[in-house]
Amino acid sequence: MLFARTFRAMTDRFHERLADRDLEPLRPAHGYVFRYLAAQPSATAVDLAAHLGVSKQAATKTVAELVDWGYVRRTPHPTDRRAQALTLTGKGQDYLRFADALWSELEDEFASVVGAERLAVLREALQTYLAAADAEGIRPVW
Amino acid sequence: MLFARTFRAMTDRFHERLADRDLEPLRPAHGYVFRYLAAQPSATAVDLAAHLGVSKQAATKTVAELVDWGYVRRTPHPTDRRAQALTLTGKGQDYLRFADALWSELEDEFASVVGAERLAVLREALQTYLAAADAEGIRPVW
DNA sequence: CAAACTGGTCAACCAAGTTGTCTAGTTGCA
DNA sequence: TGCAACTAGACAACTTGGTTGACCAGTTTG
Repeated sequence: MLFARTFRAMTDRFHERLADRDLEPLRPAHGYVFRYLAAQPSATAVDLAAHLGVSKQAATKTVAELVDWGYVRRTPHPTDRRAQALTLTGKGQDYLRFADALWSELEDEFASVVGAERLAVLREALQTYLAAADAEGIRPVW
Repeated sequence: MLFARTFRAMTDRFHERLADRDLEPLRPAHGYVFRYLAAQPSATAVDLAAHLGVSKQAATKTVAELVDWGYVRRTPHPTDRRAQALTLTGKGQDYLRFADALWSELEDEFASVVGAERLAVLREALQTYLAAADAEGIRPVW
């Protein structure tokens, strides 16, 4: 399985470099949380759970961790007094920017090994496949 | 992350189709066990653990499951009386053949969506990248 | 305005891994 | 050749990242 090995090789490198620079033990799954919270203002723990495809309890646990580490802040929800709106702190936003930079670094390295044209073909092929797969009603990823 | 999503989409489909036909709850990790045992006659649990990159206890546990389900057989090791040689039963071999057929089915579908030429380029690009990554001493996958 | 529903928390549990300890068999070397 | 060091595998206790179930307080709806 070439995809598996490539994916694995890239994420391994990503976390390797992350570990060089970073402090808290951020795990792969956290990336999706960050991205979601950045995109969805005043998201709740339940929203996040639905997005990640896990139980609300699991999502809450992850959020608690990120709050402890200072990446996420809980604020009163604007319209629902039961709920808490989750937002990234400055530290959280910094991390996200850093992660994005790291990914594009890895992508550049990929391009320099296989060539920019091949990368373009590859990107297009994967997008085509995913579009087709989604259209067939295969469940979405994350 | 296109790789991640593609990888996920394909393995999801794989296990979906597997579930249609299959009986025991074979999980993704089991595939690697089967392939290794088929390739390495009289492998031991410790060998398997090293191959998978997990502790020997974890490997032993997985093997016990596969033995219970009738995919793997434990026989006395030819040269070491402490050890047990692990081999696939007929059922195990059947499963491996079936899984291979399923993968090439998925690959054919991939090719029919993105085109055979693009698939060829893609395959080559990934292999190039992985070769480069390995050469740099990044740890091997599984 | 009461019934049904929903966000969040607490608690018990589970699956898949970990480390540590032990026994029995194997190997290397003085 | 015999003993010390090593190793395959079993057993047990623990960790991690998830699960389901019960519950309370606040929200929505007929």
